[in-house]
Amino acid sequence: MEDELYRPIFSKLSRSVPMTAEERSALRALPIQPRLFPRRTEILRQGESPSQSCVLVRGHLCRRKQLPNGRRQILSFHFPGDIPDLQCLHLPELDHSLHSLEESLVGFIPHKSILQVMREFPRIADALWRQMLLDACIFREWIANMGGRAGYERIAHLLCEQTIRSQALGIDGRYPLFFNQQDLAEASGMSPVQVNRIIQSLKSDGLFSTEGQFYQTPDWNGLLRAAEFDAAYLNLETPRTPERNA
Amino acid sequence: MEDELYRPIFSKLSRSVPMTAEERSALRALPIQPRLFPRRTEILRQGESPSQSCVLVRGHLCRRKQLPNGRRQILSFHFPGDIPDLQCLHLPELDHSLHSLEESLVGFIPHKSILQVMREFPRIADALWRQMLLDACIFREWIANMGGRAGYERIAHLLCEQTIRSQALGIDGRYPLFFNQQDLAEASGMSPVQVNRIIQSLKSDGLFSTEGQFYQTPDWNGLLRAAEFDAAYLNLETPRTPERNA
DNA sequence: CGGCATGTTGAATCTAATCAATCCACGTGG
DNA sequence: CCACGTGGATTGATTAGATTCAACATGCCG
Repeated sequence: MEDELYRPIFSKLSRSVPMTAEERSALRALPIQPRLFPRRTEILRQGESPSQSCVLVRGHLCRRKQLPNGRRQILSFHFPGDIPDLQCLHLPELDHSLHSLEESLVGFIPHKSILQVMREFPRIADALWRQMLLDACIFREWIANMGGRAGYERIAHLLCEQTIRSQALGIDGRYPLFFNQQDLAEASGMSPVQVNRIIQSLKSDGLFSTEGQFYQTPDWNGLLRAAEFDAAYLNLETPRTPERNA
Repeated sequence: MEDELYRPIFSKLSRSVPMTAEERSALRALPIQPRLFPRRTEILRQGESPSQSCVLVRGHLCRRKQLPNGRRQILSFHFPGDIPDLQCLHLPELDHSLHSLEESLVGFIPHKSILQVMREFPRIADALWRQMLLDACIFREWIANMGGRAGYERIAHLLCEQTIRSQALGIDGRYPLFFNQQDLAEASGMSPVQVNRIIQSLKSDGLFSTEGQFYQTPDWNGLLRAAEFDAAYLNLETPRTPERNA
């Protein structure tokens, strides 16, 4: 129903700034045009100048950059409630593309409507600003991850991040395996072969396991330790209860 | 004199959004407290929660992250007019530190004043928002650079970026060598030894040369080619077009 | 059943990290 | 004026980690 369209963005925004009834209804008045994308589909193309922003309702997306040398780099993964292209609200053209990783439901909102709501409700503007900052925090952490950690730790770190972000959505124990090893390779800047070997080590070290379209973290604290993971950069004030565990 | 304090930020902001006289005087009314830092000094510490933002007036800065494994990662370089910690305006604590690379003059502005001006002058808010987005563009390009390019190209790319940003300030021909090889290593995620060898190759390939505290690019197009550099992500020349009225 | 996407493996190769010296330019103080 | 200290750049030798290529396995789905 229509509720499904607004719930993810509501809960994401109000996680950073509690909202009044008035603000909620202003958000709900935003015209959102839903569109369903099959898995592994291009949603926005590098170089485009969209006049709408989009919010992810269901599924998982990634942002990706195409390099002239033929390599592709994944810049971020996205979960329901994310607004991946707040990034281009004031920029002339998109410096990256947006793809679905699974079948995903995406809602489009005209820039004009967003700007209008921001003008009228400064707290909503603040909340959106804050979302952008959180995005940038993750970018910075990725830079540090790629520049400062060796393969094993780097992959572990990626897995920690995705796991925590799933947890923030209330998922626990079994997490959706929305990425494959090729994706991890493109996200970490390593070859698929190397990623495969690292994943195997992680599994045999008891830090990671898969089962169908889900993965688990049999030793969550061990994984955190291996990754040197400090969740502070995600700024999720919903601090996770550390051990759901088996 | 006071002019020096405001000129860099003026010219930076008005490069993205032309300003009315009223907006200019609103900016000039911002209380800026100047402070001079010697070279290689910590300006903001990772974990702090400053209540002021700062604008770089003269010199060069870098943002840096300290990893638990002891390595340090440089996240960005900064030029006069930059506002490095717009990033933390709405965030509880700083995820990185800020350092001077040379002797630098930095102006501090209370968050409160900035927020107030933004509320009162939406176009200034837009201009600041846009600065943040540009920052994020550079982060993304760095991720792609580190993940998708080998050493030689990666260093060439870093050099291209810094050169273009110097050019945007009107410098031409001889550029300030505000970074050393250790800095390039920390920025590129490589060892100082490797950076040294790459710099030597670049020099012997006629793409880069140094002379005292300056460097030159004897074959600028060659350097661009070696780096696969596409300046689009810096969004320098393109003024804004889109629909920002309502 | 066949086709396709994904994951797995081995071997050869190469890039970059590491360690440990050394060198050089420059500024300082005796 | 020279000795010295320092920060930065340079070098060679060795090793670890990652890439590449090519092949093969597996599971899913029409």
